[in-house]
Amino acid sequence: MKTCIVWLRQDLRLTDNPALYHAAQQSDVVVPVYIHAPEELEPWAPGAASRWWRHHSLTALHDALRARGSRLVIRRGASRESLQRLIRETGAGAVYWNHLYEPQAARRDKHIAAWLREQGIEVHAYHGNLLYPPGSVLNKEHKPFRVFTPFWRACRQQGLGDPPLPPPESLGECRLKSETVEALALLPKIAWDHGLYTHWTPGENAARQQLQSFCDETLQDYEKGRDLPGRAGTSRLSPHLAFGELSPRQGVGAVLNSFMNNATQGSGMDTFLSELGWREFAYHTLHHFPRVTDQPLNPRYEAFPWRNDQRLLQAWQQGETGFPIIDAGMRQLWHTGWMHNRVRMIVASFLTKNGLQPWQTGARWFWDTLVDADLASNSFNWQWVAGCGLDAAPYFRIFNPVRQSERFDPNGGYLSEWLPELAGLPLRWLHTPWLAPAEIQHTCNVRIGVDYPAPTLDLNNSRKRALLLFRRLPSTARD
DNA sequence: TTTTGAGTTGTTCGA
DNA sequence: GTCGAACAACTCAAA
Repeated sequence: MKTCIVWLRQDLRLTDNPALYHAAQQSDVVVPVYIHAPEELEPWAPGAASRWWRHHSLTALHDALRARGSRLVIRRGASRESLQRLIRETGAGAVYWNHLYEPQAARRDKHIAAWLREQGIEVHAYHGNLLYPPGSVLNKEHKPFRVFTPFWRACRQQGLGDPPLPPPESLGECRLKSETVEALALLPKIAWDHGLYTHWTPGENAARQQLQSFCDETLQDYEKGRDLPGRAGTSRLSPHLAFGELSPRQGVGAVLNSFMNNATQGSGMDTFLSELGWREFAYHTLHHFPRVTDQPLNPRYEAFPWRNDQRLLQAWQQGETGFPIIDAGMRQLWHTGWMHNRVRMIVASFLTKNGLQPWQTGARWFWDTLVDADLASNSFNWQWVAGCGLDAAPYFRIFNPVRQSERFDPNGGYLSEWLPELAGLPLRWLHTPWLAPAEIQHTCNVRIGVDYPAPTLDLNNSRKRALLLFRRLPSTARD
């Protein structure tokens, strides 16, 4: 009897899971293991919203394994020692996993792999969570791409890869001792998670259903629809991808299918594929430049005079800035653990450019509050907005929250949904309530400074201030 | 080899 | 009302 261990981490799925698939092919008994050791990931241990998701995703995975006569073995404590104990208990001769790319996890895995091999244990690692292995897409100088379009072109030239793998056929029986998911204490102690339950269903089955309904209903108009926060025009797949309940290959497979069946135009498909491309670009960047999580990639920005304004930061976090589109987004985030992509750009531009707060502060808040918190994408995108990242927004690109609100939420549906206190205000004043005349404020019961906060800063002045400071950045020799 | 042009997501100002 | 220019500096590939 050949026994092996599959160490599951950010790949909480049975379908298209190369580690699980190959383990099952090559062994009689597969022991699926989840080891809880968040301290090994510091300073980027998972935040509160993603702990909530993980609790439910682990539960779903456990149920799915039970249905196949197996189970998920959950352990707590240092990964290496836990694996050592499991190997002793099972007599396993091999450990399988899918690669992680976060610097702390990657370093840990490398040590553990070396240590296991020293013990005579086989190690098999796969790139199951990406379309292209980091390091495999380089420019002609054999350096990482710094611009998205040539990066993605180079990826597409390699093709879209193999179709997804089926779930494993047989895993064998597993009777090992296991902790319960509850024992990991991932759920919040204060019940703030009501909105998460009403907006999300974690787990592989829900992920696959979401992918299907996205292809059937949303993909057709994705190119335009994804920009309107008041409409369900995005895929809403991000948390499923972040936890590996779904692989990017499954995403590719599904949209290609939809296209082949003439249910979708090429533009919707290409737009979605390039969104997956940005995800790849972020992971490749994290692999090549692990400092992206904390340090600006453009060294000029090391000297930038960010401010530290606790009052502004708190107003931003709580959705009390006085700018409806910002406040709607920040409350959507707090309430549901997710924010529409366009609104993420608007609130990030507001914090870093109008507010001059360091992008790391915003990234940290997102890390704690997003159910789709993903270190590669989060770090990459915050740097992109702040202007210090790869292929970044130029310093003069400062989103005007009022213009954006008028353009992308013209009927105010998104604002009304998240800002009930503005419900009585006519559409004319909804994007700029502070400009409403006193008598309108009075009759509509939207008194600025009483029912809804006054603007926390002056858009025009703060924009000019930012332009001045960013333009003045000293140029330094390139690294 | 050198040059040229394009490059996710914007705003404002003046003609 | 619409339109183009200005707001930098750099990366990468094609000509």
